[in-house]
Amino acid sequence: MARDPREGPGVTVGAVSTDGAAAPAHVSPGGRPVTLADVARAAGTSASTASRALSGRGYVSPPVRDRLLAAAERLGYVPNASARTLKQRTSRVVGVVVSDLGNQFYALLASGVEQVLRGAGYQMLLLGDNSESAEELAAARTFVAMRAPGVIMTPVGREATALLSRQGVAVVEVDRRLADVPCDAVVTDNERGAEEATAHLLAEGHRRIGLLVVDTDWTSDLGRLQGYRAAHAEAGVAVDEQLIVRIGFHAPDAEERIDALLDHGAPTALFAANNLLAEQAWNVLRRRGIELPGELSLVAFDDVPWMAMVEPGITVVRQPTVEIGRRAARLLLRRADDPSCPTVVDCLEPMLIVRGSTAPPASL
Amino acid sequence: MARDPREGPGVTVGAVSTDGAAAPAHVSPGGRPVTLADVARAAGTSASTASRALSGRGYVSPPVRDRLLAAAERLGYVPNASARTLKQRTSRVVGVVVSDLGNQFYALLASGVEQVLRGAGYQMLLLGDNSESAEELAAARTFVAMRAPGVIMTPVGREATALLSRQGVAVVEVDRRLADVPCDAVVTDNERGAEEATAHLLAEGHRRIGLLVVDTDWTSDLGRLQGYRAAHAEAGVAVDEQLIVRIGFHAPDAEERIDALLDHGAPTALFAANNLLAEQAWNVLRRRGIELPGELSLVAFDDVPWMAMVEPGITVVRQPTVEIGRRAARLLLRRADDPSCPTVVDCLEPMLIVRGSTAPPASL
DNA sequence: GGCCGGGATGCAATCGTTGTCACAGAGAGG
DNA sequence: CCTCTCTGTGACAACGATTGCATCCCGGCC
Repeated sequence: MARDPREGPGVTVGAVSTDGAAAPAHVSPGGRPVTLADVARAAGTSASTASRALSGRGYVSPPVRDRLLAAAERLGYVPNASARTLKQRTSRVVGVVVSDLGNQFYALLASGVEQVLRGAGYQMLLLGDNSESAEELAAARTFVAMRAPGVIMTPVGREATALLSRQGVAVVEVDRRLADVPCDAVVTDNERGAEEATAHLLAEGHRRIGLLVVDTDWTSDLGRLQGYRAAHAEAGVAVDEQLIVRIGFHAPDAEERIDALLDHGAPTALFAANNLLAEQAWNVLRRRGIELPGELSLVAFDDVPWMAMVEPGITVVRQPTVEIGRRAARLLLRRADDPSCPTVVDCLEPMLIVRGSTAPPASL
Repeated sequence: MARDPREGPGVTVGAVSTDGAAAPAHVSPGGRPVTLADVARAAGTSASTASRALSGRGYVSPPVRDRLLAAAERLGYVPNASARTLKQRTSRVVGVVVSDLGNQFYALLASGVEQVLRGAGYQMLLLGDNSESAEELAAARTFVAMRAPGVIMTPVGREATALLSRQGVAVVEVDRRLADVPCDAVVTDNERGAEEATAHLLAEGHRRIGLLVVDTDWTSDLGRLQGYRAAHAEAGVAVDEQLIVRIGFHAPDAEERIDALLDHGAPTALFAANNLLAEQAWNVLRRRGIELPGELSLVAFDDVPWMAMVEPGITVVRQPTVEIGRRAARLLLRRADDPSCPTVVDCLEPMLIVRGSTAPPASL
């Protein structure tokens, strides 16, 4: 019934590609791409005039301009971006670095960025580091090499931002802040979101709330941890440090750690500080046959579609993910326009969405 | 309890960015980025020699090379990609165009592509069209402008591929084939996958299977439709054309159409031809309180995480999504290496994964 | 009629890197 | 001792678009 797709080499249909005899107009006779000079020649002008006509700056008389536009169209002229970037010393390609393309949070972030950039006539060059600062640094180097006007990133290490700033590339950090140098940022009010989520559980009567959080020095997770503590303090409940589980990125033992928490921590609720940890926690709970919310409550940070689809739905702190991306792009454009404008940290408010995964603890 | 994140303008923390007094070594005195000439000067050689030393081709004596490498390192030299691309007439940036970044299928595809490209020293420039051929065409133009060695795309229209081929940019189509011109492609065996899924339902005893499919001329959906028909033919079951629902991309009435099918088509099972349609179908079923698989069976094409998480899990035809991306990248690299190599269409086998959403029809 | 002003265009330099070519020196062989 | 190689290096010309500056032409005005 099921075949493993990795085994077969795939059916391969070979067919020799043939070069059509009819030479397309879009490549000059020699097979060389059409250049501005070709267009100028076709219209009987100089390259300078052609440049002015096509870029729209400087004087060109209407008849000549029309001739040039027509020629460009007819020849299928596409300006060489490298030549332009080289001359102008800056490109229209903004870099974006995210931790993991497969994670919907980052994908949505990127799509928000792209929306705004596209509208402003910029392109987005998207690179993924795997939460590895070496790869992040490589990405940064690429952007410097391309003379990107700016880079938007979910920072992993401090070096990349430092490198970019040194080279005069504007940086906007999103989701978390890490840079030593002053730089624009767009983040969620993590502390407040986590505080609300935790307060919600406390209000339900939970006193032993397990916290699953990423083991980093990122402001995102630190903020969520702080919110967790703040809510406890507010409610006058002491935090049992044993309930706080720090889990590395690609930690292969993530589920074991969660198991251990359930075995030895006696939590009546779990707060997963991001969508990945929530997924892992959810899997563990299902595997163990633990019923939500009867036996245990679960709250997550960062809403993704499956949380509303499973039964019961997962109570979650939603971030305005796409909007974060949009704002980051706007901030970047602003700085590209005026490099000396004041640094801005834009902090968006999250929203607690109560679904069915939370209820008073079973013991009550 | 819940605040709308769209309302608040966000907390804004202003701080004037200051230029540090200590000039970093990575920018030459004038604030200009470090060029090859700067490195050469620092090492007391000519630019040509510096180029040879850093790029590794051509004669350079070991001592001189070491001096140059050290100087480059010390100055924080980053080669100007535009200048290099201009001179070499080709870049190391491969274009990728997908329909929708927010759809995990495309995100995974992209991550597969990136894996391979990164390994080969290429970058990926990811652009999204919104299944709009105008945006796709704009993306293609961008890639031509950047002198990309190739482009990998999930095609929407025929013009983009045509433009790229004319301009001598290699194209690999993924997920579906559309081009008039010969071009490499990596696709799933849609017909076989759909046939298996449909056969599974028929074997369970279903005779009225609703098909939800995208309303396009894409080979992906046409293949799935064909597989659906083939399975029926094989089983000697006539297809009621009323059971086939063609739904446009961003069709706002998708759920209504599904409702209509349920109201008037009397299906005992549903086959959703992609993950998005599956999600919509699933939502409709939940809204109507229809129990899976008791009252109705559901099969999907293209496995995504939520399908394994909901209860019951969704029976699905899984595509090797990441592998499709990887192969597409390899095909592209192969062609970049040898533009005249034979055109290849790589067809990967999908895999039917039976979960709990399928059972014999209630009437049996 | 000569001069002036400004509209419209072309010339040439430039961006930073690569690669071709010529050339300088050193060692070897006649 | 003088060529003849061969190694290693530098000068220079591209790549294609942009842009400051010079130029040219025309009408109008004194």
